[in-house]
Formats: sequence, C-alpha cells, structure tokens
Amino acid sequence: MKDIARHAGVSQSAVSFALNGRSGVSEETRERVRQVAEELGWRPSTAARALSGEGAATVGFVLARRAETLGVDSFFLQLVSGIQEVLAERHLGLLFQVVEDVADECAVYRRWWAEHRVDGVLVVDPRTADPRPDLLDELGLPAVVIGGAPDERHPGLSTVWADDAGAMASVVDGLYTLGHRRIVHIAGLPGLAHTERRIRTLRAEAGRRGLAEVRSVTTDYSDAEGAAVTRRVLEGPTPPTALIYDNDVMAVAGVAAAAELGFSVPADVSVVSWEDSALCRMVKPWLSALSRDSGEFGRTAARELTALLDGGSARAVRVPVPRLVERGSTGVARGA
Amino acid sequence: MKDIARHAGVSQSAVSFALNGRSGVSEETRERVRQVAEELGWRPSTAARALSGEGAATVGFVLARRAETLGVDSFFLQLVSGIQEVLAERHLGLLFQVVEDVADECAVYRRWWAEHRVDGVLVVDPRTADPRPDLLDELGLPAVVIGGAPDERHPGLSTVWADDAGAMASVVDGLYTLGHRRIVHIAGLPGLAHTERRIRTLRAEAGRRGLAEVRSVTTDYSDAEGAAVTRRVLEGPTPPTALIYDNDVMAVAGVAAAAELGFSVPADVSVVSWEDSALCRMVKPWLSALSRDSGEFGRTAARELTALLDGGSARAVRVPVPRLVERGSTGVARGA
DNA sequence: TTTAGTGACTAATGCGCATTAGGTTGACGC
DNA sequence: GCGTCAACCTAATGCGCATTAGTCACTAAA
Repeated sequence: MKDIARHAGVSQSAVSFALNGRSGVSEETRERVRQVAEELGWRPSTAARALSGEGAATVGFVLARRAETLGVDSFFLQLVSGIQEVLAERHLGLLFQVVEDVADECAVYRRWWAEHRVDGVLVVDPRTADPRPDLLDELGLPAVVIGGAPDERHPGLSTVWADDAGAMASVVDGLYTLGHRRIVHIAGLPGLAHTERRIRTLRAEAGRRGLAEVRSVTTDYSDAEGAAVTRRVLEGPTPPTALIYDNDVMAVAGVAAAAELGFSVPADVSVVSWEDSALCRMVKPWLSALSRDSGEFGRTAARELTALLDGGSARAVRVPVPRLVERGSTGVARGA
Repeated sequence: MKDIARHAGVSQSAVSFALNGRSGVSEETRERVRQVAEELGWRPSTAARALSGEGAATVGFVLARRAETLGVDSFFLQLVSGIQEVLAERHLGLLFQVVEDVADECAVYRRWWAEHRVDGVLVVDPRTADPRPDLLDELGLPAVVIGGAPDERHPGLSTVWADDAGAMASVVDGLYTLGHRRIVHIAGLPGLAHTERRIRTLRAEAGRRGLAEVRSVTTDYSDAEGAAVTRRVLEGPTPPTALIYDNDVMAVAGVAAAAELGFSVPADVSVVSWEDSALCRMVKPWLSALSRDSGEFGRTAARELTALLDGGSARAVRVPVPRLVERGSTGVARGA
C-alpha cells in the first residue's frame, strides 16, 4: 500500500479508503488508486487484515476419523466441494484437519480460536453425548452443526440437517407395503446422532405396526462389518426379508455376503442403501438407495455459517428429505 | 503477552524471549513466564506472527476437479490424511480448496501467495503440459509436486513420485508369463503425467515383446466410461484376454460389464486394478490390484514440503513401487 | 465579515508479536 | 579506581493494514 500511495501521489490512508470503498476520497482519486493497485498486482495481506480486526477470513473443518476408516466414501469430498463453492465466492479459506477422535477435535477448536486462525467452524458427525456444542458455546466460536437435529440448548449454534426420521419412516412404509415383516437395519457408528435417530424411528415404526422382528445392529461403517453382520443375521433361524444399510459400502458388501450364503436379491432379501453413489450401480442388481445432494448440503451449511459471520442469528435449516431411488434390489417379500 | 508480562512482572520483550526459547532471560524467569502463559491459556496469534515475518504457518492444497468427478475415491482422503499427520506435528495448517480446472488452480496459488496466506503448496495431478511448475517457479512459492516424474527444468520444486513405469512393466511381465498376448489398458485422464507415463511404458513393453494387440484407451476415471470402454473392447473381433484399469472404480464397473457380456473373470479375461481399496474386495472374484500406501505417500510429500520450508533444497523422492496383490481376478490366459 | 459546515485529504495510532538497540548491575582483571 | 564484559532485562521499532483524529480549502448560511 505504501508503494501504491507513492505511485498515486496520495497518502496510505487515502489508498485504504479508496480500496475499501470508504468515503473520504474523490471518485477520481479512487479510480486512480484502483488502477495503480491493479498494475502493481496488490493483494491485501490476510495477516495484516486479521491483525487489524477483520477476522481471519478462514473457516475451519475438522474430520474426526481414524485413517483406516477414511475409506471409500464419496460423501465428505462432495460435502467439502459444496462448502468450498460458497466460501470461494466470499474469498474465505477452508482450514482442514483430520484428527483421531472428538477430544482431539475439541483441542483443535480451542487452538484455532485462541490463535485467531478461524472465524468459524463447520462441525460434522454430531453425537448423542457430544462435548462439542458446549465447547463452541463456551468459546463463542461461530459454528454450524451439519447433520444434527436442532438443539434448543445451544441457541448460538446453527444446524443444517436432513430429516432421517421421516426418511426412515418412508422406507419402512415402503418395505411394509411390499410385504416385509422381518427387517434388519444395519446401522452405522453407535453414538452418532443420526444413527440413533434412525434406530429410534425404526423401533417406533415397528412398534406402531406391531412388528416384533425388526431391529437395528450398529457397525463401524466398514465393508468388513457390513458383510459380517449380514452373514450373522441371514444365518439365524428366521432371517430377515429386508435389509437397510446405513451406507453404500456396507450395502454392497452385504449383497456379496448374501449371495455367498445363497440368498438372491431381491427374491430372498430386499436391500436398501442409505447412501447413493456410483457404488450402488456397480453390483447386480443395482441397489435401491436413499439419494441426497451432498454438495447442496455443504452449500447450505456454508451459507448458514457466512450468515452467522455476518452477524446473523443462529437457526436450524432442514434440507430436503433424502429421496428413495427404486432400483432392482427391492421387491415383494418372499411368501407375501 | 501484555497480560503475561504484567502478571509475571517483566517486560513484553522478556515474555517473548522466554516463550520462544531465545537467550536474554534467566532460566528462572523463563519458567515463571511459562507458568503464567500456561495459566492464562495463551496462544500466539498466527496473524501477528505472520505479520512479523514468521510466515503463515499454513500449507495449501488445491484439488482441480469438477464436482461430479469427486466420486468414490479413497485416494485423496487418504493422501490428505497422511499429509495432515505430518503437518499437525508442526502445527501447520492445511488450507484446502476445490476448483474447476488448472487455470483456476493457478489463480488460487497467485492469490494465496500474494495474500501471504500460505508458506508453500502441495500440487497433485501433474500433467504433461502443465502451467503450474512454471508459475510456482515464477512466484517462488515453495512446492512439492505429488505424482510427477522428476523434472530438471524446475530445480526449485520437490517431487514425490511412484515408479509407474516400473510397476507397469512388472504387471505386463506378469500377464505375459500367464500367457496373455492381447492386453488393453483402460487408462485415466489423458494429459495427466502418470497416465501418459503408463501408456508409454505399456507401448514400450509391448514393442519389446513384439505384441501387436496391446493398447491403451483413456477415460475420465468414471465407472460409466470404465464400463463403456470395457464393453467396446470385449465386443471387438479379437477381444483382449487381460484388462488393466487405472483405478478401482473402473475395474469394478468393468468386471460387471464383462459379466453381462458373458465373459467370466478370470477364465475369459484377467483383470488388474491400479488402485487397491475395499472396492476390490467387494466383487467376485476379488480383484488383483496394485497396492500402495496413500497415507505414506502424503506423509512423504508433507515431509518434503516442511524440509523445503526449513530452507532445505528441493529434491525428488521416490516412494516404493506399488506392489501387485494377486487375488482371484488374474489367471492363465485362455488357450495359453 | 464571521461562522458553521463539508469534502478531500494527511498524520498518527494500534492490532500482537519478533527483534534490535539500549540500559543497568555485578563480577573480574589490571 | 577504572574499564571491560557478560548476564539480564527494558524500550523502541516495524510488519501491513484499518481507523480515528486532525488539517486545509472552499462554500453556504448568518
């Protein structure tokens, strides 16, 4: 800016005014300064900006997963891609970190906030007993929780969520209509808010219809556990006629496991995947799946965060209920 | 720091000396200052640090992919996870951005460097005619190219690379030994350095052995193109007896397509995937695949970058040649 | 003619840290 | 008794920007 000032024959303050659209300079001078800045290829130093009270112009995103479980998963990359799209428009950076567990994640938030590294964060994988909302409240760190149900105990946090309960209800309804009475839900990680929400809903729906042989089994989302659980439930005395998998990886692994045991899909057992991706079209038959727009999910979350950074108040936004794409893996229950 | 100085009864400079391990304070004072800093939960402001010449303590990573092609891909998340591991130890942040194309990527580098947002960058997906090395040289932005062959025209850039040529040679050798003479390589994006390297090597190996019916076909890495190309080559007059896929997604899609056409694997056609992941164990038979440690790849790259930031000179590091994991998808060529 | 007001600008300050230039004390050698 | 040096500490400066407090000239109102 010193250079610009010299070249344009004005003071540094004038340059600052001109470039930031503040009053105090004539239109003529402003334009001249802009020209010079352009010629010199000037860009404001984020460090200096941050230091003089403008914030870090950066948003944080922490993924708490062990490296091994960072496997085949299209969701996060798509989510991040959507987030980026919105942040990039505003020239906000995305600081990304992978950690082992939620405790580490909390430590990262503390550090980032203390170091003034970020202006806000996006939180994923909310849990039933989650220390993060309390921490974020305590720190006063602006945040958007992605995937959690609205939580009135933390009025400072925004929430972007999908109606898992509604989706689960519609899936169960669809299976029930096809004659399915014995359903196993091969769920994801226990403790994750949406896992528990789906499990609760399934139980409620089963209760409402008087279905005794409906249950959920939690896993670690891996193909290995997906296959193992599938094998276990199909080898039982009264195997289920429908399986609901919490992600595509397990669904595909489960179909393979079922085939090995001599179960054909969908004749013997129907399969629904809670995640839609190319994977679902790589097995025979193609998998019926709940499809959602992960990119849009990310965009919505990022927009909420920018609104928060602009001084808006927190709120809960619901994205559209995932839509069930019927493919070849669901059919009328055997004997129905 | 002002607070710390007051609480400890010393000057701000003394606090700075104490906390940064510089001489000029007694061991006793240093310890006292440390205590106070600890109690107050002090963390240096990265902005202020950056402003006083310490750099941004941040590394940049840009992924130039259209959102649609950010599909099922375990490689990048694992790579990033490995990168993080090393960066986290040094408290370096990772600034992450997804853009449409290489031109945008270049713009991001320019902006980041001008804004002093990053101290260095990690570059992925090097291409045959790549504008990025020249740009990085011009800017003087420390960088590590991941996956490119060493390039003596850019002595300022470090390179971390795998020996694709060697791997391809060994795969071809293995297939040749099994009696395969007609081989099709279903490659990734044309223009990517490693795609071209693999194609060149395949051609050379074929020439050396006098194999006329060996060729490469480029794709966009998607399951759709993988399947389409597979169908096309298998429906030809003299279908290949072995297929080499540049990633796991295409390999799996290809196996499905082959099955539809009545080709059984490996009896009619052998299949090798250049990427190993859970996917390769989700189809029957399990896919033989070239396995590499993507996390370690990332760690190595990050270490090279930190070395560069510490003032080390650029160099080219080769990570171990991917190892072929023989599973059920490769066998003796029909008629051999 | 004086006063208040306004538009266009400059000077000065501070953000939080690192660093360099000083300052004070006490020990040591001559 | 004086100069020298080392150890320990304080004061002052600058990084690049935003912002607040002036300064100056010129115009409209009293």
